[in-house]
Amino acid sequence: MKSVDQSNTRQQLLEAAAEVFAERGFDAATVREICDKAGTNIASVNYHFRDKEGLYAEVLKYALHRANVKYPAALGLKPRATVEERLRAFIRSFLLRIFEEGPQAWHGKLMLREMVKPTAALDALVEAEIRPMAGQVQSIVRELLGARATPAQVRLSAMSVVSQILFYHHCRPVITRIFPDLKFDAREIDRLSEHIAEFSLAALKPKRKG
Amino acid sequence: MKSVDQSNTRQQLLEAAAEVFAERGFDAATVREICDKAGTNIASVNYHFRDKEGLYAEVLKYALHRANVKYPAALGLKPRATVEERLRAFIRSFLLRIFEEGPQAWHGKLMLREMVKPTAALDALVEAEIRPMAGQVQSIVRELLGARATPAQVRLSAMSVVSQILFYHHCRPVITRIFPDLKFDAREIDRLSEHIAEFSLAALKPKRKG
Amino acid sequence: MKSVDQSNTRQQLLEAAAEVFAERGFDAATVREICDKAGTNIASVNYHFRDKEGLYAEVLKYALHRANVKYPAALGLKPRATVEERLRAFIRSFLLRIFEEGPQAWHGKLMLREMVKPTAALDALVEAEIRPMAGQVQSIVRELLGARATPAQVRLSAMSVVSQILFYHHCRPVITRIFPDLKFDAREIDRLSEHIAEFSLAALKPKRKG
Amino acid sequence: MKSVDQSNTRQQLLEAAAEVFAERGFDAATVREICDKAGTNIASVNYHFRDKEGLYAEVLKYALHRANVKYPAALGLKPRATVEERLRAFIRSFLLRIFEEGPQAWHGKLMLREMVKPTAALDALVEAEIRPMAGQVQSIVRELLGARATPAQVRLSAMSVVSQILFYHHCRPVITRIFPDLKFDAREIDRLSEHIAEFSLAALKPKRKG
DNA sequence: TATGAATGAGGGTTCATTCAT
DNA sequence: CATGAATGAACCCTCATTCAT
Repeated sequence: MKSVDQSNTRQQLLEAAAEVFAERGFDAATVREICDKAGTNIASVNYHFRDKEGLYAEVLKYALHRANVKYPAALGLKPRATVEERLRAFIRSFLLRIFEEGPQAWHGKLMLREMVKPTAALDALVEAEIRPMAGQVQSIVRELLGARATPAQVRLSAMSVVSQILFYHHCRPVITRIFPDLKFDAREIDRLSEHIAEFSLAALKPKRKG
Repeated sequence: MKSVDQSNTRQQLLEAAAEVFAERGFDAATVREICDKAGTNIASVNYHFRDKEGLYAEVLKYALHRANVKYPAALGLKPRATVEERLRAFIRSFLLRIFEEGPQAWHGKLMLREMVKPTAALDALVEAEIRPMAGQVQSIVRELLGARATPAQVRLSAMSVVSQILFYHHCRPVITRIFPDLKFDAREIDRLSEHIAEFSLAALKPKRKG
Repeated sequence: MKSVDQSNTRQQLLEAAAEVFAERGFDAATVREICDKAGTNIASVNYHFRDKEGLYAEVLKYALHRANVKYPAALGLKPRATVEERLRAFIRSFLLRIFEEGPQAWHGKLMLREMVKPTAALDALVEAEIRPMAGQVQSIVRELLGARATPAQVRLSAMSVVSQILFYHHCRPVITRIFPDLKFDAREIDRLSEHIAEFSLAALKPKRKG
Repeated sequence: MKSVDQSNTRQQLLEAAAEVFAERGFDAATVREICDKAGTNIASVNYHFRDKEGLYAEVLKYALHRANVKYPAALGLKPRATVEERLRAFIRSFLLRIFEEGPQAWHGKLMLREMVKPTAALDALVEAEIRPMAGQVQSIVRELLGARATPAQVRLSAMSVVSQILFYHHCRPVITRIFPDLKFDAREIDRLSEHIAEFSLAALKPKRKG
């Protein structure tokens, strides 16, 4: 009985901590709130994760795991998709991920906080998650730019594409203040996705010689 | 003597607080550290700014003021600059602002923290700083897109431009991990500026009819 | 000009302090609130009265002075009043004093606080105000009890009379909770006065010999 | 060991707090002094009683409990006691309670402070303690006054009785100053009790018709 | 294994008072 | 004479962590 509860305790702490850390950040989050939400003892964090920091590190891994389960490398594309289709799919998928709410949004919020104050856990996250994604975008961009594009051009252009997506994640508080009427519902996300794709495709069109 | 110290106390508190808030964020920053750094009494914050929050609000205004003094509305452009020149100047100026270090960087760091956890002070900042800047970019973009562009197109495209700049601010920790060799010196910033301008100009080229 | 303001400053501090001390008590009262209410500088208390305690002592004297001006020794009785009339007048006058509101009530509230935590100022107050009043009541009671009453009987009976009046001052919070409908308006005070007089007169009736 | 200390900590806090609150009042009392006196950590108050106010509320209940244990409803009267005996017993018992010293006196001091500055805790105390006692006195008085007494007469007369007792509690600082020779030892309390009973019985004697 | 009472450092804030002006 | 900025002690409270059970 106890041994079952035990793994449950750990799991519930992770779930609760992910939510609280995402909502409040590392410093503002309190062990008490996490334990209350998890239904565990106030000392359980120290018992299972050594200390608050140890819990946070595990939460980041856990959130990444969840996100990867939901968004596997394959984006649901046909095997023979054109490069333009792949770009559109990437943009749309990434946008959907960004505008998700509930437990799925924890990962994004935690990542955002890592941008402000990186912790030791960021390195692992970059290798496991972001570098693969970067490679993916660069390969798409390289194909679009054509053979004459230099690696630096590819890199810069890939960031130009990604930046347009992440912008809505990083600047949400400002965007909602500048355009109070904007609601990011499914239709709006479609429009957004369409715009970013068009904007990027136009920019990435290989330049004519001469 | 006192009258000099008097205004100095307030000023030193602002300087010290800007640095500490930028470095640690509002919650993690302690009044004690700020006062130590400012060389003032522990109660001086409450005397001059009512409470920690009042100090923070003033710091935001103060950091904005400093940034605006250094980067005035006029970007050093010729009066008769073309729209393309204006776009390039905007991008370059904004990038320089973002990559600055030392006291000038406080404002950026504070803004970034506001993105993660907006405070009551953000609303005022948006009105005073960001909305005007948004108007500026939109007017440039509108001119580039041509008369047939809809307001929505203008808005989305303006965000596409700005996002490419801010990306280097919001994602710096990730970028430096993915591309460890990248140093954002003056030359690199020039290259970046050039890329964003080219990418955007290509994307903003008015579509031919038909 | 200044010299006029000066005496005004002192006076206004006294007025303001009397109100604040009466309302909040010595500890809870803040020099800042007193000075704000008086329209004076925050340092004026220390300047005019040495410190908060010095101000408090002066306030007690001042409140006593005000009360004595309003309630002189003579209670507005005819010179040839009977002892019973004098008792009724005393009771009624004391009750009115107790149920007064506004500035006139400060003195009573301050006295009540002195009962809980006597200060050095109480001794003077007792001599100046309470002992004379005690003598007055005892002389009435002695006359009512008759020649055969011992000094101890007189003293005890005088206290029995006074206690019935003060009760409504000392126990007001409880009385209003036990009898929420009771409003101490003029009519009720009359009734109260009548009762205490009747109760006391009946008790003070000299016992028949044998 | 711990389990003993555990319940001891709470209990010691209550004891210490009762003494300190009685001596200094709620505001002037400091959590530090209470914890020092209780031999506990400075944070124990917050752990066991949420905050200083929570501790105060518990202290009031605790002091009431102590007082009620020592002075149960039955005052040591014979079952068939006459109404006059019951009045004498009530007066004597109440007086003893008032003149007690040491831990037993805390309750009285706390109640006195509640008269000066009622807190939220007073309402509960009135219902639990004072209203029953008021009913007790009124029933005695009603019996003494006879069937023709109106409820208002009963109420007023009951207060006249109680007031004579409480007077020695509320006005002690003044009494000791006016009559410095008066020592409230057992004999004096007997004399006092005798006087109040006689005074009240004489006043409460039902009036002859006509 | 898991608990929860207890800890002590440190948080922001309020206060009466002082002192150079 | 009067000011008000500056002081530092003391306030209550919250926190992550520990340890005996």
